Amino acid sequence: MPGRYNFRPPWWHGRFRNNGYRITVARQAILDVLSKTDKHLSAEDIYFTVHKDYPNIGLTTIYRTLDLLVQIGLICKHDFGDGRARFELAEGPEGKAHHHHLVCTKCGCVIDYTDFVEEETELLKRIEEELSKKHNFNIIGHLIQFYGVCNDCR
Amino acid sequence: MPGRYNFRPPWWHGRFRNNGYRITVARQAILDVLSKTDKHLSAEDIYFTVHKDYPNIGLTTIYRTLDLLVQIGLICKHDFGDGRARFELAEGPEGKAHHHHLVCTKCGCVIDYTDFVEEETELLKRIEEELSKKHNFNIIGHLIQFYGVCNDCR
DNA sequence: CTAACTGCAAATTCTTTGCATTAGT
DNA sequence: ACTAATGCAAAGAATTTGCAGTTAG
Repeated sequence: MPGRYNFRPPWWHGRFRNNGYRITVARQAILDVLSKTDKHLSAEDIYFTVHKDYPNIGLTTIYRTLDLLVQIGLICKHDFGDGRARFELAEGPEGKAHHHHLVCTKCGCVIDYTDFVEEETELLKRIEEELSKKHNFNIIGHLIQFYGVCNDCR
Repeated sequence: MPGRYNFRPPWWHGRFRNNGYRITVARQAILDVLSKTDKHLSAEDIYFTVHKDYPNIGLTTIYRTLDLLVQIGLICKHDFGDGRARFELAEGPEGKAHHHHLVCTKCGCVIDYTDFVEEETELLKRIEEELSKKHNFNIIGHLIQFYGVCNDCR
C-alpha cells in the first residue's frame, strides 16, 4: 500500500473520538501550534498564530478549545502571575517531558527545567502519601515553581 | 511611665516608615483583618470585612494597599485557580510559619500544611543553588501546591 | 504645609455566554 | 440528517486608572 503509511492519524485523535468530541480544523490548528513551540503561549498568542493560516478562527473558539484540551488532558494550563493563562502541551506519548518552571518576576519569561525532577517527584510522592492520609485528601497533581530574576534582567 | 508600655507600635510600623510610606487607618485595618484570620482572603473578602468597621474605605484602596503590602513583603499573594487573587500574612517575626497549600479543585477550599516543609526546604535549597548557577537565575522564592479533592467533596 | 493617600466613577483586560449559522460523522 | 462546534457581539468579573478632595507627618 504505497503512500498509505503517511496517513497515520496523529496520536491524539483517539482522545477526541473516545470522548465523543469531533476533530475540527480549529482543534487541529491549535494543537499544531502548541506542538511546534516550546514557549508558554496565552490564548491571544495562539489566536494570532493560528490567525495567519486560518483567519476565520475566532478568539472564542481558541478559549473553548483550550478548555476542552485541558479537560481531556492534552495540554496544561499555567499561571505565571502576569494575569493571563498560559498553555503548553501536557506530558504524553509524544508530548513533553515532566518538568517544572523558573519564572522571572521582572520580564515574565519562563525557563523549563528538568534537573532534579526525579528527586522532586520522589519527595512529592512521599508527601502526597502522607498528606492524603492525614487530611483525607485525594491528591491528583502538584505544582512547583521558582521565582526570581533572569540573566537578562540583571 | 505607667500605661505607656501598652503603646509599643506594631512590629510592622518600621516596614512602612523605612520605605517612606505612611501608616493610615486603611492600612492598619487591612493588616488587622489579615492578622486575625487563617483563611486566604480575596480583595473583596477583605473589603467586606473592613467595611463593617470602616464603611468609608473603598475597594480601590484595598487593591492599592494589598499591592503595597505585597511589595514590602508583609503579605503573600496567591492564585488558587478560582480567578481571583488571595492574600495571607507572609512569614515573619510575628507572621505565619512557612507552609504550603493543598487546594481542592471541587470546592476551592485550601488547607495549609507544614508537614515535610523541612524536607522540602532542604531539597529546594539544593535545587535553587544548582538552577541559579546553571541558568544564571537569581532565585528569590518558590511555590509548591498540591491539587486534589478534599474530604467533604467525596 | 506638602506629598502621600483615598474615594468615586470610568476604563481596561481577560474570559465567558447567547444565539443564529456552519460543518463533522 | 443530527448534533456538536463555531463566530460574532455583548456580557461578566477582577483589577486598574484619572482626578479632585483628604490626611498623615
